[in-house]
Amino acid sequence: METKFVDVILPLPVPRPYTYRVPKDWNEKICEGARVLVQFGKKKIYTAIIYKIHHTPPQHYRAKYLSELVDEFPIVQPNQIELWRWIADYYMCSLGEVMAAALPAGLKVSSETIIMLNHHMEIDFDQLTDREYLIAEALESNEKLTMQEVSDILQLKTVYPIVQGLIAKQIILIEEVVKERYKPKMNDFVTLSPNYQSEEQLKQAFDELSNAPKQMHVLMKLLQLGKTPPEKVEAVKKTTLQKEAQASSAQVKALAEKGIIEIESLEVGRLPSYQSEPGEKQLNEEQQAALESIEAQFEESRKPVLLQGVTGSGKTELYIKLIQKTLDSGRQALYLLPEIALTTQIISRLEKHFGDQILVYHSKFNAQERVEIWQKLLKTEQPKLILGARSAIFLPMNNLGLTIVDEEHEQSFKQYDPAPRYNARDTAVVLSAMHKANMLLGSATPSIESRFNAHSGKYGYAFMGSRHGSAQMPDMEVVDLREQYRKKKMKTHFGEPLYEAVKKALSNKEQVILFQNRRGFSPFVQCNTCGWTPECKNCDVTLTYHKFLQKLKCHYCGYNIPHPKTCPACGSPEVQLKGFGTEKIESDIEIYFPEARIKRMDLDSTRGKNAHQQIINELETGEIDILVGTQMITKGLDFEKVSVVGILNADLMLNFQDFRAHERAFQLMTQVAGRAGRKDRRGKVFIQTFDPDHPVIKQVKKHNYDAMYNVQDHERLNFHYPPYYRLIKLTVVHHDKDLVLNGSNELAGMLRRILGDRILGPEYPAVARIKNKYHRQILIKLEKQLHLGKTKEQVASLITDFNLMDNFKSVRVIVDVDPV
DNA sequence: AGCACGCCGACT
DNA sequence: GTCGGCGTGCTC
Repeated sequence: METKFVDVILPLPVPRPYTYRVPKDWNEKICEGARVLVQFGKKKIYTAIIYKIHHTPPQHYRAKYLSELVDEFPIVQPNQIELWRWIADYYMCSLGEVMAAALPAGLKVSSETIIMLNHHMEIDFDQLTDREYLIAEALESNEKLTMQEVSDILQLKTVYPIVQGLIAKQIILIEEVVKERYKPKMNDFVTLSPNYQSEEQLKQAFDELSNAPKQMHVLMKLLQLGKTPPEKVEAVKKTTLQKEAQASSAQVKALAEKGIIEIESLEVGRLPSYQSEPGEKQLNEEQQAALESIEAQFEESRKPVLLQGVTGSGKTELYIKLIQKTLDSGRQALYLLPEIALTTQIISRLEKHFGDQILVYHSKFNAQERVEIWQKLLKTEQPKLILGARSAIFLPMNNLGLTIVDEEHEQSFKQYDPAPRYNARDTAVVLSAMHKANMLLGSATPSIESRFNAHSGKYGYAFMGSRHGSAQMPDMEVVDLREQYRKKKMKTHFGEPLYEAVKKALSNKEQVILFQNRRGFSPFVQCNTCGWTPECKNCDVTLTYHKFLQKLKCHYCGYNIPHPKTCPACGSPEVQLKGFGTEKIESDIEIYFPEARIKRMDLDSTRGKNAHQQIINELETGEIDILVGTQMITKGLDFEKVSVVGILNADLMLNFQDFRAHERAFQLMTQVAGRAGRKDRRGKVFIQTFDPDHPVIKQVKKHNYDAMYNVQDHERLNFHYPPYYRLIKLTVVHHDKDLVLNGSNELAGMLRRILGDRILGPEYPAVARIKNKYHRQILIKLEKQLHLGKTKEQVASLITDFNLMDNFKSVRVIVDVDPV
């Protein structure tokens, strides 16, 4: 029999698959897409995916043998590998990086080096050096230590020589252990033993138990809980039985020893189950028309369709109809949302319709739960609705019939760090095409790119312009902050109109949402005498003040110092808090509205597992009067009682030096405004700005998306930006400033030689130093007609050449295709 | 990514 | 002088 070889994908940033030799015994069992364990390097063991099986022995080296077969069937399907391949090519990264992102952690175990005491040796502590002694001592109390722990104990980076010394002295043993793999969750279940199934036998059992009333009670509970006695009693969870019968484990065990019942350990799922509540919602005329139009467009071509529906127009109900039809036709549906929009509000709405057909997948699930979702999808033929964030595109799908990307304009569909720097929305378009599935993109404020695609005919299009029921679009009022300041009407962050409206809303027992874009306006500290401001020692940013921690902290690296009492530069005691973030606003509001119950929603206040959800619940049940938040509040929140929304400072969003700044500002403000008012009550939105004549402010005020789009469309065309041009952003990174400067200049020069004035920069980004590493960016603008694949190959080989140059070997170049 | 090899500065 | 830091190359 011919020897088999396999090319495997390793979950590492290595450029290509590696070849291993298949032990003969496994020739029949091996299959593409299955996991294997392989030794890679001197000792490390990794989970790899079999990419190709072949018979070609490598020419220049001896292939290692595979170490272990993990699966005998593909755990990654051919269609998934095909998608991985596309992502690697398009986003210019390796298959290994895609694998690392795609597979849940529980499916890709790797080994770890641990050391332990050699118990066959008496330790002669006198023989040991200080460091060796420290390790030996640590091993007396801990059975095992990882290399990282050894490094921590010794406060030393290079620990390997010391460990080697201890091995030589035969004091310790070293072992490479594979970290624990996914374990199914097991529960004990109780059933009636086969010998006691008939009525007669049961009667006998009860007789036997006449002296053991508690056990008899347990048996009766079992029959009762197991529903259909005596012919067939279903298994009952042991802990449930004990609780119901108020019995101890020993009493149940006694019954088992008598042979009346049997206890067995069964695998149970960790995934939550969902209950459906049947009931059809009738679509209104506009929704019905949009639905029919979308379906007709699906029918006609395989093009993705963009659904633009204003906030409150009822996109979700339309999605539900489409999903239902997909499931009815026996196919799966994938519903992608930004992470923060995946609240129970949306989940429970879908749950009502689809019950346990839903599978939810997002970052709050732990490794074990994610493995279960993956495996469930691998096994199941049943139609399913998969609801998830960005990474749900990687789940195994057999029979995808419909993909919905909701809030398609959200930037968070793009992953920036680490690679693969993929956009889940765009990848979903490709995924759907591979599956010949229908594709719907939904948003109240579509991205310029998607709206452009709809205009140009690449995408289909449907529109819903009115809010649900009798609800009206919110009433928008622009508050001129210049005037408010001039007339001395400002109450910290509130101009008079907003202040009065909040007061009125509170007296009417209505809720208020206040929006403050944190970026660029976080609280910081400044000396009133000399102007000194504390900066991060690792990054080029000022430190921001955290009231809760009473500290100044860096948002990039976490570096923090206590709040200085005096200025270290001039000694002045007048070190003051400047600017305001959501935290500061929250405490300021308390002064004006002492009665109001105020909550804050931002990255800091939602760190815990359920913190975000809890705030939403409190808002829902009316336990919060005023919610202050960052962009987070724009998503997944629909509340009846919110009557006033305040955008505290709109200018912050408009002043970014980014070609998308105006698009984003429009989207953000429109989305926040959409939180105001529902049903019969018209909401009121206040936009506070120093620049009330700004075109974007006017567009938001008039709910005029088209005006915004037309202006942007012109600008993008004139200044060579997407959707007319494609962008690739290169970031040159190194801790030596000069090397970054010279390297980026050199690289830009090399690129110019082949791409001419399509190259922009290099330039320092807004934050030029992060974690002590300097950054410089080069932007490549490619016209649509240019062959993208070829150009990317050219760019990639140029970067390879660049990294081969003696000066620039250690300079890292990050490639970001379609940056956002 | 993780690890080994090898060069070079700051300590015994 | 050596120890330990860190840059560099390689892993089938």
